[in-house]
Amino acid sequence: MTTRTVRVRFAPSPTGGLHLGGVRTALFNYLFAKKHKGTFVLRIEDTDQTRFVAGAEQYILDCLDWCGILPDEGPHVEGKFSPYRQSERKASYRKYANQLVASGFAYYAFDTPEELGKMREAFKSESNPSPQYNSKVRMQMKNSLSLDKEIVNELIDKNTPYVIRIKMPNNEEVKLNDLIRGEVVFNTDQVDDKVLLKADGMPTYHLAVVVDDHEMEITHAFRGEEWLPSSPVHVLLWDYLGWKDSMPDWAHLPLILKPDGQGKLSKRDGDRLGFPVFAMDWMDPKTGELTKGFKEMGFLPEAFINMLALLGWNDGSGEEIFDKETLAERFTIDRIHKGGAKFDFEKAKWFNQEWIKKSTSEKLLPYVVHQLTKLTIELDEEKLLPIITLVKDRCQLLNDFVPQIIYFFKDPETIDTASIQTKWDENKSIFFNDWISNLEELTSWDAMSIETHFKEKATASGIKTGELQLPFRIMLVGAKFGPTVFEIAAIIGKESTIRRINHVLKMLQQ
RNA sequence: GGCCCGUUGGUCAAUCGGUUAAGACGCCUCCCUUUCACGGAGGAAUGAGGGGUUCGAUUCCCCUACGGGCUACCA
Repeated sequence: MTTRTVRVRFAPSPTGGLHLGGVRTALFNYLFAKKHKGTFVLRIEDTDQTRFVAGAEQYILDCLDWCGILPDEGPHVEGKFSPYRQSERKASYRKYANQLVASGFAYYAFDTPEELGKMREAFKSESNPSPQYNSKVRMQMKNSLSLDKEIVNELIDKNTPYVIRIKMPNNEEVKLNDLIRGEVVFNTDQVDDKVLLKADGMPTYHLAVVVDDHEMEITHAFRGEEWLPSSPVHVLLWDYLGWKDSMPDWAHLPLILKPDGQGKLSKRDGDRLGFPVFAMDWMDPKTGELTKGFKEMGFLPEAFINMLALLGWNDGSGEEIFDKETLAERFTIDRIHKGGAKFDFEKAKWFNQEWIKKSTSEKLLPYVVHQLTKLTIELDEEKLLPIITLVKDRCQLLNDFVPQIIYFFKDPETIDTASIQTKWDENKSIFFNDWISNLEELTSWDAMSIETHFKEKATASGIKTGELQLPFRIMLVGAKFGPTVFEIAAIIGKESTIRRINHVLKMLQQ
């Protein structure tokens, strides 16, 4: 089985924003495929017509594209295994569902939702709060196992809605060799007769995942741990359909948990704690509600996938900053954790900061320009490159570039005079007035010359240069942050420097 | 309730029977810098509990506790 060419799939449901856990699943698929020179497939699991959301499929593609992990096959690249949307593969599922009925592994069930509800009510007890449709009750329900053949035929002839359910065997052990967890054993009595084909003719996940993984020749199936309890159904189906020998190896990924409390991370947690959960901004077409994404929050895609890869996996080296290629080289399933990991937004930001520091200013330029275009300022892109070099160590998110850069192009709007006022005196006022009126002495306007000149004058005036640098910074930047003042002065130019000094000098006189 | 999975500092985590139990994030102290960062040097902080197995258990087994997942004609 493992000698087959690796084919993996990411199979999201197009129902809304792409959750970080989904991206991680996609990423692990991608890395595994790259490592083994295999194929990464995107399959759209849109079998629930009631949950269809317009634009969600394109959005998923956009997210994967942004992350740089676009699949080799999928609805965006038609190929040998087209179509890749389950809604377009309907015929196939019905065929296999019928085959299962014919071979006695599945049956028709005519119970209405109301009847199902009644059954659950009737069998509900303290010791069994959620009764299942299983071997214990199925003979009391309306299905092709409990009903006479003629009645079944009659019901079908009269177009009575029905579903097809798998007939779970009695008291059998189903073993699954999970690549992450090892052997997991289930007793078939514990799992119910899952619906395989719904009344609307669409398959449920259980049937679709098996049929498609088979037809698309998937060799390794990654999915979240929440699927583990239903995996015996899938294993049985692979067997019943006669495909047992080509069943993919399963790998159930640990969940990504809330930072506080417990449970898996949800969109609500992000809203509540102020961080994104989706890869990119998601606008719900029905409600118009916008949910923030990592991209728009100022993350570099490299940092985002780097962070995700290290959530539940590590290569044991202690290194943490990896590019996509290195990740693909080092990725192995046996180093994926079993336990869930709580998401830590602080650490996520740290990854982004590392990637910003690591990136060249040229690479950062388009991102920064994008941030800056949100502002209405005159941009001189030529000037931008050296500025980025100067400030990038101070940015954790791409959005941080805005406050770090804006004062290079625009006089500060607010001046933090409070932090210099207490130590301000007439001598300092005189110094700055003298200094700006003597600036023509400066033949070249560069950081070094400005600094030298500034310090000479300071020494001459008898004031420690250190005591003058903070006021100078406040004058140019408006607050206590940013690179060396002299670099700032050099870039904004002599005129702006003088104008900003005069402006603050006036404020201080009042 | 039942079934399944899991459990090393606040968080991510290394260790694959013998270590002073790595490293990272965050936090704290100091240095650099009279800004903010970056960088550097330190610090506090961890094996859920109980039984075994073993000369020796964080590591292997069992029980308990705790956490999570599933228990839909949703995925």
